[in-house]
Amino acid sequence: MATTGTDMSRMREMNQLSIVWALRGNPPSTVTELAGRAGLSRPAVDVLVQALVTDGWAEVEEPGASSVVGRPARRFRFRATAGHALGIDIGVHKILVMVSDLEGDIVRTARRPVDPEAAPEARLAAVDSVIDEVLADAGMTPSDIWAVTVGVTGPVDATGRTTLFSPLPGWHTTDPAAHLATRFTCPVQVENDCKLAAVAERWKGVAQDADDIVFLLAGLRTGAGLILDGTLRRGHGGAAGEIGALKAVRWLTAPDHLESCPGVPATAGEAAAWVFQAAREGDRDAKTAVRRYARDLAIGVAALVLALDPQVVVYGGGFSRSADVILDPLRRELTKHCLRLPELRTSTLGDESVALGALRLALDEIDSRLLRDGLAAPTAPRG
Amino acid sequence: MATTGTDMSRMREMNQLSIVWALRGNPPSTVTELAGRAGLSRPAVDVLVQALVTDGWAEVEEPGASSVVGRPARRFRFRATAGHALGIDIGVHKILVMVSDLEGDIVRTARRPVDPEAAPEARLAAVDSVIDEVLADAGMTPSDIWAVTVGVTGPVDATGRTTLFSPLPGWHTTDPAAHLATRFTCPVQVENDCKLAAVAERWKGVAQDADDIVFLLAGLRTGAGLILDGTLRRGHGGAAGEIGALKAVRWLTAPDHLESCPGVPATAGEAAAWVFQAAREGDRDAKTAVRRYARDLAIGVAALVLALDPQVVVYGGGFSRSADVILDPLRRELTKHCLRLPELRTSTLGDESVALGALRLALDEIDSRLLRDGLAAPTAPRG
DNA sequence: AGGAATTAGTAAACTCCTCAGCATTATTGA
DNA sequence: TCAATAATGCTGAGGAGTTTACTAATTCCT
Repeated sequence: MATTGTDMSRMREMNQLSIVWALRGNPPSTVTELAGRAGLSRPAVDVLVQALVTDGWAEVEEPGASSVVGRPARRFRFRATAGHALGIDIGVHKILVMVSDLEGDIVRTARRPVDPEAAPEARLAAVDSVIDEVLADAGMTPSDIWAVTVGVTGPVDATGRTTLFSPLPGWHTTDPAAHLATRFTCPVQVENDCKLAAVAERWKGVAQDADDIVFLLAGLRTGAGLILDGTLRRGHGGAAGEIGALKAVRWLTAPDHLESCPGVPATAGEAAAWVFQAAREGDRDAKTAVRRYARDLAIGVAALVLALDPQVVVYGGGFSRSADVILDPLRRELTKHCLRLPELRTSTLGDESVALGALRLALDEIDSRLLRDGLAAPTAPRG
Repeated sequence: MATTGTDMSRMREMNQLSIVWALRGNPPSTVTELAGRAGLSRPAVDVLVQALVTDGWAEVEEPGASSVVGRPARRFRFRATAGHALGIDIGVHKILVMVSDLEGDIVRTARRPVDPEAAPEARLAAVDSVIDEVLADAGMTPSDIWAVTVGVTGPVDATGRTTLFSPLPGWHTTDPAAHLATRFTCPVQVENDCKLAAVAERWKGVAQDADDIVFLLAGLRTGAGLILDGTLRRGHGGAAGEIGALKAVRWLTAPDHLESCPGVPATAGEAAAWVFQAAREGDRDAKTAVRRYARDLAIGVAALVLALDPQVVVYGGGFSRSADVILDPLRRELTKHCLRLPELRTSTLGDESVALGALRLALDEIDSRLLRDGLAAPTAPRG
C-alpha cells in the first residue's frame, strides 16, 4: 500500500477531479449541487469549476427561465466532446467500429462484413477502411481519439497478440496493436472478445447491478468472460475463462448436437437457427438436440459457477437470440451440478456487445490516465 | 468512482497515514528517511511523527552510539504492540489460535486437538479455552484484540455461517461469529479454511510474488482458495473455489485410490501416508494409486487453471508433506489438460496456514478501518 | 406595483497545511 | 580545541479550503 504524501497542489488536483466525477453522468448541475456531491464548499467548487471551464473540461449553461423561487443558477456540464474513444470488434464474419465521447455516448457506428477466410492483411485493411469511414462520418481525425481498444477472438497475451490460438486464419502471428499504432498516437489495447462482451453487459447490458458475472459467448464457438468484484479478470497470461479447452468440458463439440440434428433441411443456411426454431415449434428431434447441447454446455458453465460463485450468468453471443428455448434446459442441467444456482439472464446487446465492451475499456483507460496524471488540458494522450 | 472532496484536515490525516505506512515493516527510521519514503518535506514529517508519538502510534528511539559523522538522528519506530489481532483455525481435528501484533509478528500460539465427532457446543467451548490460554500467556484481555478472524471448513455465507454444508457435525446451524461476539467487542469475521490458507501463502508462504494464485487444500477432503489480482475472491455467496462439488471433478473420491491401494497394512494409521511413503520407495501398486489420485485431482485443478489462468498453483494441506511424490504425476496430468501450465509449488506453512491466513485477514480489517476512519488514538474498534 | 422570501454569486477574514531557509545543536576527526 | 558534518528547531511565506457576510437576481404574495 503505497499511500504517497500529498501537498496542496495535489489536493487541488484531486478536488478538481472529484468535481469532474460529480459533473459526469449527471444533468447540467448548479454549483450548489456539485458542492453537495463532491463534499466541498460552494466557493471552492466555484473556483474549481471556473478553472475547468477555462481549461475546456466543462461548459457553462446560462440560466434560462426557471420555475423555482430564488435567483436562477448557472449550470455546468461536463464537456464530453473534448475527446473520444474508439471500440473495434474484429470478428470472424464482420468488423464493427464505434466512436463515443468521454461520457460513453455513441457518436457513430460502422460495420462491414468480411470473409471468414480472409488473410490477416486483408482483415486489417478492412479494419482501416471502416475506421476511416467512421472518422470521416464523425468529422474527426485520429488525433481526436484518446484511446482505442480492439476485440479479437482467442486469448490475448500481455503483448496484445493471440499466440496461443485463434480461429482467424494466420492471426496468431499478427499484431493488431502495432498495426493501429501506426495510425494512432494514443494508447491502443487488444482484448479477447468474450471478455469485452462481459464488460459490455455490466456497462449497458443485463448485468449492470452485478459485481460477479460469468458471461457466455455462445455460438458455433463457445467462450466465457469473467467479471469478479466489478472488474474484468484477465488471468496472469490473459487466458482466463478458456475452460472450453478442457476435454471433460465438451464446449467444442456441443454445437455438433445441433448441426447433426435429424431433419435439418440441406437448404437451411444455419443449422443451429433452424433447430432452435423447430424446437420452439415443438419438434421432438430438435428439442432433444437442444437438450443435448444444453447438457454439454452445462458442464463448463457449472465448472465456472462452482469455481467462481457468480451472482449472474449471462447468456450471450449468436445463440442468445434463441435463449428462450435454451435457457430452461440449461437451467435444469445446472441445478444438477451446482450448489447454488446463480441467476441466468439473456444478453440483449446482440452482436454489438464486443465493440461496446471495447469502448468501455478504452474509456477506462482514459479515466485511469486522468487519475494518474491529473487533468492538464484536454488533449489526446500519447500511448 | 466516488472520489470525495478533500480539505486540509483530511490531507493531514492522509499524510499521517502515509507516515505510518512508511514506518511499518521498516527498521527504525530517521525523519529524513521517512520524508524520502513518504514524499513529504522534513519539517512536515517531523510534526506528523511527533503527533504519532504522543498518540501512541509510534515510539522514539534516542540516538545511541553512532558510527557516522554528524549529529546522530533520533529514530522512530511503529508501535506494533499498540494493538493485536487474533487468528483462529477451527479444524476437524484441532483448534489453533494465534495472536500477532499490528506488524503481523506472531506473539503467541496455542493449539489443542479435538474429537472430529465433537458437537458444535463442545468445539466452541474448546475454542474458548484455547483463546483464554493464549490471552493469559500473552498477558492480554479481550479488549487488547482489535480484530478476530475464524477459519472453518465449508463455504461461509455473508452472515458468517456454513449453511450449505460442513463436514463438522451439526455445524451448519451454529454461528461462530455470534458466539465470539459475546467475548470480543471488536469485528469478528468468519472465513472458509481453504481461502485463508491461500491468503497465508501469499503473505508468508511460497506465493509471495504472485498476484494470481490457485491454492489447493489437499487431504482426505480437497478444497481450493483463489487469489486473483492480489486479493482473495470469495464469490457472490462466499462459495468460490468449490469446484469439488462437480461430479465430473472427482475430488470427493480421489483419495479413495489411496485408501484402497492393495498392500496397505491394516495397522497403518493413515493409509494415505503409508501409500505416499511406499510410492517414494518405489512400490509399484502405491505408485499406481498415487498416479490415479493425481489423475482425478488434475481434472479439477485443470478446470480452475483454465478458468482463471493463475500464475501459481500451490499444493497445500495435509498431503503437501508428500508433495515430492504427487507433484510430478500431477504436473504430467495437467499438461494434458491445460493450454499453459502454471508454476506448481508446494506449501511450506504446514497446518498453520489457516490460522496464519486468518491473522492476515484480521490485520487487513484493522488496516481498512484505519484507511476509512483515520487514526484517532490506538484503541480497539467496535464491531 | 412593491415588498418578502429565497437562492445564487462574491469578497474578505481566518484556519490549516506544507515548504524553504537559516540558525542551532550534537557529534566525529584532525 | 576547532573545523566539518548532519540532524534539529524555528520562523515566515504561500497556497487551498472554509466560514461568514453581503450583494444580486428571481418568484410569490399582498
